[in-house]
Amino acid sequence: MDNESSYSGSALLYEQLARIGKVLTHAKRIELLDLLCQGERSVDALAAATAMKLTTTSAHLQVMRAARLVEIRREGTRVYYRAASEEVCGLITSLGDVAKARLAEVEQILREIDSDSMGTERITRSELLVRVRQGDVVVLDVRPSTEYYAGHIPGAISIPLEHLEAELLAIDPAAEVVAYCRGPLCLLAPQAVALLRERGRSARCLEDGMPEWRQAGLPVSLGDQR
Amino acid sequence: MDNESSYSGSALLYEQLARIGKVLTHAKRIELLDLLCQGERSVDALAAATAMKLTTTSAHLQVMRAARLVEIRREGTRVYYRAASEEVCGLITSLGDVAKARLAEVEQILREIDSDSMGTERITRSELLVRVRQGDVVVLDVRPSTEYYAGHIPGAISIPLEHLEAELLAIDPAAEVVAYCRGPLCLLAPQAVALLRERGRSARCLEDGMPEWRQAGLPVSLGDQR
DNA sequence: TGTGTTATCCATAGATCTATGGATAACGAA
DNA sequence: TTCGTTATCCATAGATCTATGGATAACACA
Repeated sequence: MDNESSYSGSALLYEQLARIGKVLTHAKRIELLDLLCQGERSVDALAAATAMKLTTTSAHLQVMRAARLVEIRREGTRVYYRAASEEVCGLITSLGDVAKARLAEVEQILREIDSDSMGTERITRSELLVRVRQGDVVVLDVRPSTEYYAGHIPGAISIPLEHLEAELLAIDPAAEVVAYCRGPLCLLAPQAVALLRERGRSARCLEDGMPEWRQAGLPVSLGDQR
Repeated sequence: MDNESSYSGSALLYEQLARIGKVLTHAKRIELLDLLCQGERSVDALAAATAMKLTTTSAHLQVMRAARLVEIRREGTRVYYRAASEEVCGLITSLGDVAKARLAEVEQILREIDSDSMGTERITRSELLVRVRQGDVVVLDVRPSTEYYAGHIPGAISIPLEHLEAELLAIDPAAEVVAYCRGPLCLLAPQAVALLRERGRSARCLEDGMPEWRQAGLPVSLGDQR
């Protein structure tokens, strides 16, 4: 059949791709990567965040490191892991895209929890930029504050979802709120929007989340500077 | 540690993503997917192209179908497989991007075979569009002809790499040749360019290949129509 | 109703992962 | 030096994949 053989040397190439694919075999590893796309974390913190034993977490991280998907930084007795590149986060995004397009179950799962914030479109990144310039929106980062510090949308305020109810008064009741979180598979922002609407606020989710914002080449603020 | 628990329901989500990841565990499966992103093929043809036994190939295809990454079309006693969506091809592309960014070995492998066509940048898709309008380039599809029929760049001529030497005279010696193939990991176009240059022709590769062209939303011609 | 094609189904030996407890290593602080 | 901390290393039982031969199913065509 035509020429397939001259494609030969590529067996090696596909082998390399598979090496990366093997990392994505395991739900917890994907979760770790997703988390690491939000900023660096210690092994300890990752274990807590994913509800795994320390040794197991460490083992998974070793695998990811061997495949060069993550890198580390040592600080005293601590080791901080981070995603090795933008492309890695892009890969997770792609994976999510396929899942959303192909697995009815995903749609289903997302819809179930997302139902309260449904009925309104998410706001696009470019529209948000315009609205921010006009100054008539409050941009709300509802991720854990460590993730906010590791990088957030310029001008956004940080109120982790769990504190949102208590700090509701800090948000101008007249302004529309645009909430964002980790990405299209993360439910923090939709939950925040649901809560806000219950309290009579006008609120919407941003399309996608922080990694996608970064990948779009838009500006990112660090630390507690707005 | 801050709020991680409210992220709960997502365990299910990551499970779904992992389901897709499991397909990418195996070099041959990635090769199959890559092939299917060029157009549909029968089990038989896929087995031949990837040098696997029919039963093994079929088994792999079942796995990919279960994960909804590929779909089938029956025709008599034949079954034709195809990629289930654009996103699937995008996922393979992402995987390649990560590999290129992170695995030195990949760079190495690519460089080894690519060396002859190095030293010249690849031409971008937008530049090619301009040049085609000007009419001073020959666009050359060097993939197997079945893949050309399944979709090619408008105006491109089809000369599978293996026939290139014999049909060299069919190409205007005055024009610059832009060759393309399956994508950045495919070596057909670089090899074609190397051959052309050896014969004193002016030739370059297109950036990426057919799937990326399609993903960029550019027009695609079918069958033998130019 | 036979026969040849093209695929899938099935069972299974072998090869590969995964989670985990316990030991070890590298530090920082007393 | 001696403890706590934070991680990695190691060995291993259990759980999961993978490749393949042989049987079976669905068709096309005499």
